[in-house]
Amino acid sequence: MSTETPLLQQHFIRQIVRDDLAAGKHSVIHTRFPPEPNGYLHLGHAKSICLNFGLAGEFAGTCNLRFDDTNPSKEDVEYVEAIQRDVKWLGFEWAELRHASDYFEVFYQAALKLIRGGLAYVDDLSADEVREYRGTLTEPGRNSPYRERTVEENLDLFQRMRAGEFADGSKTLRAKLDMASGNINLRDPALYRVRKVHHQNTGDAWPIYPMYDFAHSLSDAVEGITHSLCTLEFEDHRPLYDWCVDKVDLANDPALWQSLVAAGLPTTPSKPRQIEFSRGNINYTVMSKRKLITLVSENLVDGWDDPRMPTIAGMRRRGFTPAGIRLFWERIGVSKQNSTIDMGVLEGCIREDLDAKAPRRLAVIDPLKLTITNLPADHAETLTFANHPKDDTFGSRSVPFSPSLWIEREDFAEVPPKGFHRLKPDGEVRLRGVGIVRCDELVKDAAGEVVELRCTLDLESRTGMPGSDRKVKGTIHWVSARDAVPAVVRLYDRLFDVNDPDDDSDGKTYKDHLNPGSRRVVHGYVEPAAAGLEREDRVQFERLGFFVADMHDHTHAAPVFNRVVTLRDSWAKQA
RNA sequence: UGGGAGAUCGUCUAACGGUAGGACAACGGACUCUGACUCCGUUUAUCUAGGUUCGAAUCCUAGUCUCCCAGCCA
Repeated sequence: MSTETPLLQQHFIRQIVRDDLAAGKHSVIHTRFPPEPNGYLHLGHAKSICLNFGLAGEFAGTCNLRFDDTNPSKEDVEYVEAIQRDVKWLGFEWAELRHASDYFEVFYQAALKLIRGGLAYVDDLSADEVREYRGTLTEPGRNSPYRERTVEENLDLFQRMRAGEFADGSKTLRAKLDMASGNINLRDPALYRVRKVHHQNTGDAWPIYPMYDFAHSLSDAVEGITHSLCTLEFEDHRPLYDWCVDKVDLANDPALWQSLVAAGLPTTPSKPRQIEFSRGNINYTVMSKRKLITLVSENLVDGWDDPRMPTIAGMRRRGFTPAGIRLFWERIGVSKQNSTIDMGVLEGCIREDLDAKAPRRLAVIDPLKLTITNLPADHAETLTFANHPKDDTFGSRSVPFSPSLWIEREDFAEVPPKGFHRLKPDGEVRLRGVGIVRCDELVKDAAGEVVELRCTLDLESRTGMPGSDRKVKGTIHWVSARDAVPAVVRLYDRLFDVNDPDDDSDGKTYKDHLNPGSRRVVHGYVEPAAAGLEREDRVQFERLGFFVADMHDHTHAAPVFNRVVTLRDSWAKQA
């Protein structure tokens, strides 16, 4: 199956890695996945996870999981736990689990080195003043009046920042670059800020915290990362990334990371190369952390793992498979072009994986009674069904059969449309694994609605009999009313009713475009073998779609299923 | 009007001066005790205008459009 060995896209990052290895630039590659623990992981993160861990695995390198926890005011342990769970679930193992905060002492020493080299200075400007001095996109900035402080003064001030002598926001450490640069990131970017906040990993040990550019680049170098993969918006930061790595030069200055050696952390600093790729946007959903958090906190969805959410946790509860998600990102590829991927591609990958891996079961989600009149009412039989139509290793199961059945309401039409292959008055259809029935009689209620079909079963056409090869146009599924187990079935659809919920140019926001029909809960019946499934087991309910036993709510006595995705339906399409 | 990046079938993506290819979707057909799966076939693309060249998606020139950057966020 292509699910096992997806066709590998020869994308540009894979080529760079291959070339670097071939040229002997590296003997092994090291990558990392560096999430900030301030939210749950989503499908977009999965792209980065698949890329970083995937490349490392493919080329026999290693990949670290690193929490980019340099801003304690936004981060939370709930997230660090969820992130680890999600990465593992996706099928990846990190070589080492690190935190940027593990390197705080290294960063501090590195900052002192920059100060000594006249490459950084302590600035007293307020945030507002810094903004003013920075200039605009089209006008250069101006030098801070504190820019020419002496090395001694800067050293003293920065050490006192570290000692906690100054209030939040009163001072920053800035790189001394070029206030006139066309690249605004190079207009003396902040390296450290004062923030007397408790940190989830380091407690109250630090009153100052490093900024992203400084911490991220040095973290990569400390960990010996060879290829630092990130998204397009960091392209402008690359000169700063390289500046930090080069000026600090960890590889030639072991004293800077002595603290790590002492702590027993293996350290071989590298000169990492940052490579940017485009994010993968998906239509009919939102992927920004802010919007996802809002959906959760305002109870617009049922938590982070709501099956409609594009979070890893949500997709897991929905019943999506790790292999399907990995296949999806491999199929999409990696480039630098902005793009929006059709949700249908993801669904197709999930179907492809599940078609091969999900055993089949019978279930009816919109029940209509069908009675077989030419069998005794107390007739009871046990039929044997294959669990998979083309893979014998799935084995078989027993399915109870009786003359009193539930069939799908949409498999009967009193006035059939053209091309209808299912049951109609005086028409014939095959009951899956049973034989051919003819609809003799309709029973209607007072409102005129059909409530029961009375049919005769052609005994010659029973499955296994020579007459079973008689051709009828349609085959429908059923469950024995006497034996079936009532089940709650949740039918999910896209969370938003517009292609691009992020587009608010019409004055409406994503919240105005929530799809009211995105979750329907129905009560149906499943065969006993489906009720007996374990939580998170996935099956195909024949002719309906793929379903998963809900990881929280499902029990054998009261089964609860989530619809993962429907089957492709070329009939529904034309109808 | 500063700096950075990107424009190729409907969508995603390949090409590295030499036949614009693949995947997905769509459409048509075969098969079918799942209108699924599978199989076969078909349609559709180089942002524009010039130039270099025997030959240009690729190189050059000039435009056009899109995205990112003015956090003490990442």
